[in-house]
Amino acid sequence: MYIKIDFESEKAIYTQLMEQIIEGIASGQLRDGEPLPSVRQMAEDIGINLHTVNKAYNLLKAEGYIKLDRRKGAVVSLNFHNSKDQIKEKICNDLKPILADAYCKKISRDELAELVNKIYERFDKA
Amino acid sequence: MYIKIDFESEKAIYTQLMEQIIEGIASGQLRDGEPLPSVRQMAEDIGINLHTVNKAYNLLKAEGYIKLDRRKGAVVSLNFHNSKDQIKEKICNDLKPILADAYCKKISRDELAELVNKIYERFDKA
Amino acid sequence: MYIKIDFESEKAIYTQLMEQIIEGIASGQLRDGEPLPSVRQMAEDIGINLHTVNKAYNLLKAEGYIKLDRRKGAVVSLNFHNSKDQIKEKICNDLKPILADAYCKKISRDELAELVNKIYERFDKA
Amino acid sequence: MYIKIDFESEKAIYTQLMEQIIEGIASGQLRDGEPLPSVRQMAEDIGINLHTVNKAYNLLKAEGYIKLDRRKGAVVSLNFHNSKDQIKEKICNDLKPILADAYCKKISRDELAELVNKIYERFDKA
DNA sequence: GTGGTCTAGACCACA
DNA sequence: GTGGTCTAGACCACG
Repeated sequence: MYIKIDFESEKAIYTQLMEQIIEGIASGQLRDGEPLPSVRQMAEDIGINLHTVNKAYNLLKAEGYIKLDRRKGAVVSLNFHNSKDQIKEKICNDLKPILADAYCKKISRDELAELVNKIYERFDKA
Repeated sequence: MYIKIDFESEKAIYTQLMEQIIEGIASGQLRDGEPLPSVRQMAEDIGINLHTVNKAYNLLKAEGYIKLDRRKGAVVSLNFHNSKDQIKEKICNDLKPILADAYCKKISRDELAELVNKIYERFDKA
Repeated sequence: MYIKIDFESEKAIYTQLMEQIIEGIASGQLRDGEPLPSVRQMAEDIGINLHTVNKAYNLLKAEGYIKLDRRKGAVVSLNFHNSKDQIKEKICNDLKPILADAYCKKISRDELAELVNKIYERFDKA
Repeated sequence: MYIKIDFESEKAIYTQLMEQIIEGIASGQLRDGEPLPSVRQMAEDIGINLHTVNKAYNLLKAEGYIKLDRRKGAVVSLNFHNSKDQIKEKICNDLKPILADAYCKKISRDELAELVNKIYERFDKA
């Protein structure tokens, strides 16, 4: 899968990397059990520092997205620790500021639902 | 309106402040034309430095949420600069990583819609 | 002549007032020898503080635009102190940052000349 | 490129810094893609506080003159957000008070055009 | 009183 | 090393 880092973004590179891997999983480009490039390989591919890739991988592991194996490297392995309610609460908190912004800018509930659906569809198709 | 800063949060204080003011506007607690506390007052109220409040206010101004009147200090004043399409695109980008995360964690489209609606309802009520 | 203050402007109110009076003179709405409203009257008319009008009038006097007379109040009275070269140098310095900005933003020399002429025409007509 | 701050000037230091960087770009001393000194370096070079440099850099970024690359620091990168008409309108507004002043001081249209051309020529040569 | 500017020094996240 | 954040305290311009 292609990773594309925006070096001018406000977002930290390791965050961008994490998000793109998660999106890769959501969209079916990366499947459970599938190996990720080694830290070294990934760093070289996208032209960033080893440490940065390492940090992203470790955080993904902590969140339950991947396993890190000394021999096999990083492997997608979905294994989340939290209850559905905890997950929902986190999502709610993440969503709130974005929706407040959208609401102030007169994005209607329907327009928003459309945006959400558009994104979700891309994931579902896979 | 009450502002509550979480000093343990990852989020920068000025970001939390901005988000809460935006949520205050969305939820109708702050109305267009209503004055905000002065930077000094707000800083004292929530126990942070006035420069931090200043940064939040200036960013809110740049985004079109408030204006800084020479005589009256900060006043809520909604005046956004971007087209609806630009706004939607930004929201989409903000939403994507959160939805990807939700999708991986098996939050169904309906569950998500419910969360979104719950948040929007709180705004609409006001 | 009408004075219109923008209270949200970056520019200080007294500066706006000065500039509009100067523009009024340039455009012929205010002629040499013509009286200006009293400090009190002007302040009331445009809804600002006495001190602010006072500051503008005093600066206009210092620059040679008006005379202040205890009995007759403020009167337009053009009487500049500097040599043409000094004046030109000042204009040059004021112009430089604006033109640098324009140049970077790909405003051609012709486009710029057009803007300058458009402004000057309004003055000349009077 | 050399930066020269006038500590006696009315103009804020960060404004002077911004203007000189913009003039540097206009005059070809700074080219698109070229790196700027780090905030600390620049601050040290010109003997001011790094926060002041920071403010200038952030404003330049907001105006589309530079970008702040996570890896390389500040880099000249011209990318303006406004339409040509918006740009022209802003220039017009900036120009108006200066031209009014010039007109009152009997600077003819030709003399003014000469001044403008002199400045523009310096940019064009580069 | 207000916000704006500048300085100083500290700590952190990132790469 | 970089920029980002936060705090602190000072002074100024404005109204």
